[in-house]
Amino acid sequence: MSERLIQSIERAADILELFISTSPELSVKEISQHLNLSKSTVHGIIKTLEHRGYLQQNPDDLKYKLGIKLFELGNFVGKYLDIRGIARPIISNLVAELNETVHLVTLQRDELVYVEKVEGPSALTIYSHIGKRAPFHCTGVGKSILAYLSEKEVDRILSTVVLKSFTEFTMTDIQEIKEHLISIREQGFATDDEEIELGLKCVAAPIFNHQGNVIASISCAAPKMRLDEERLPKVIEGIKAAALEISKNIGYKG
Amino acid sequence: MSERLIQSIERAADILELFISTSPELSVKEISQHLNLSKSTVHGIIKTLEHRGYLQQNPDDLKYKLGIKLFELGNFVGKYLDIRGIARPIISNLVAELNETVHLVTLQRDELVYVEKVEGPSALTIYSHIGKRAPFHCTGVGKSILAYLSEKEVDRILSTVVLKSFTEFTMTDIQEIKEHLISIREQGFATDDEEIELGLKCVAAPIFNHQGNVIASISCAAPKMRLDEERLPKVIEGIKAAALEISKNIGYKG
DNA sequence: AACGCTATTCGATAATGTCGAACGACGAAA
DNA sequence: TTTCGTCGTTCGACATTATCGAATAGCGTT
Repeated sequence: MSERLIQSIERAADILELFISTSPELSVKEISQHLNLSKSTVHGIIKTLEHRGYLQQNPDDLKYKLGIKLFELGNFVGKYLDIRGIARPIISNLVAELNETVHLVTLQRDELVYVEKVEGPSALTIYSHIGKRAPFHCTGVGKSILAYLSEKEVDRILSTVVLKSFTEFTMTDIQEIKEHLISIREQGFATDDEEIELGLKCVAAPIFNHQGNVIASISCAAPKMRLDEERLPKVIEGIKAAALEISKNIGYKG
Repeated sequence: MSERLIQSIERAADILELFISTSPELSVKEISQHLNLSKSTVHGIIKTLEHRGYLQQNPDDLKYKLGIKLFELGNFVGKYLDIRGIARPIISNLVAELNETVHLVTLQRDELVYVEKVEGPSALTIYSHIGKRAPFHCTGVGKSILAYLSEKEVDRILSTVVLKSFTEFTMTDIQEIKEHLISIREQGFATDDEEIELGLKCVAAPIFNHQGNVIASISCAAPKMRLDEERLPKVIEGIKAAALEISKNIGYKG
């Protein structure tokens, strides 16, 4: 891999992403401290980004925040995330049928990205938002995708992330997770039973492209008590059927 | 105004924005031709952007497209567009009441940006999408905002844009537009009567912030025939009431 | 009025981005 | 198979230019 990367662009990217990882509003000083750059360097980069609409300055406290140009670019990307347009109506139908929130997550550059979320009528709000990354080891979507990757890919992904423990049910042992993936593959779906948040249960199924590779996953998330013996089979069937339908619409010959 | 802008960042921005203005997929050669830069220069910038997830390369034809990182940043910006969260439920109610599509547009750096769109049940799809820019002179949202800006600001904005003529009803004379703004201010709402597209009619009303400055506008868009003498007053009242409610929720003391 | 804080400007210097040319990979045409 | 042409990528030399530290300006508080 060549390494002829342009510093100032990387620094600009560092600054933009700093707003996501720290705070939506930052001062020049805060940025320069976080990135170990001089204030004047940061100032130059910031003014360039502001000039282009990637940042904007609050006239009151002189702090900066991400600009409207990023909103425009981001929505343009969302428009051309083809799987999204295909999946949306199918997901909407599923939400109407199950009365629970459904998420669509795609695998992009070894990361899981939420790209669609249709909320059910219940007031339960899950910690998720479009554009955010999801962990692999403690979500239904993550595990359902891992289950259909090659062992090499699973090893690569799991070795680069920290297997953070969210609840007492979170699996943090790579070997344990890998064994778990076998049963997921046999079932054709994955569950998350309070592994990322107490009281939250998810059912997820993988989505495949025309080459048969897993590229995404949808999941139904609900309070554990609502996914009981009676409703669970119905939810599993619904999620599996919807995932298959999306896969087929993308070109999967299953 | 200082002019100490960083070239490579501006070039990176040029490249990103080129995807919006030309095509969602571009090759190195196409980019270098559009921007009058050498292939190697473009290549260096592109590889840096790709490394950070702002671009991604299609392995088949080696062309590049905008990357998922922009999707993430854009959605983060959308989350903190506070007016959006406040307006959304009010707009949804209005759509349910009017059965027509409603747009929310904000004024950002002298540009009109669509930030929310709730479609009515009718199949009519209007040429608009979130993140896109709207013209000032031939839309209800544009004119309703201009009507509440100072004459200085109106002059500045109208002098920097081209008053493109979309239909035979488009106003392209600055003086005519400025006189028209007076009556809009008297009425408290603006209409667009086939000024941007034949058969399309809009009713729009301005939204004010806590300082009483106009910052946004909502509009109801429908086929002209559906906004007849009978329904028009109802739509006008609905739009005006919703705009006022949003303004008050933002902090406007009207 | 003086202080502390931060954003902003400025000038010198060294770092680094840019260009043209060459290479390599691929597909089409002969 | 060979040849040609195209395009993405790499490389080295040079001059542009981004960077830093110091100085300035602007603001609010003591």
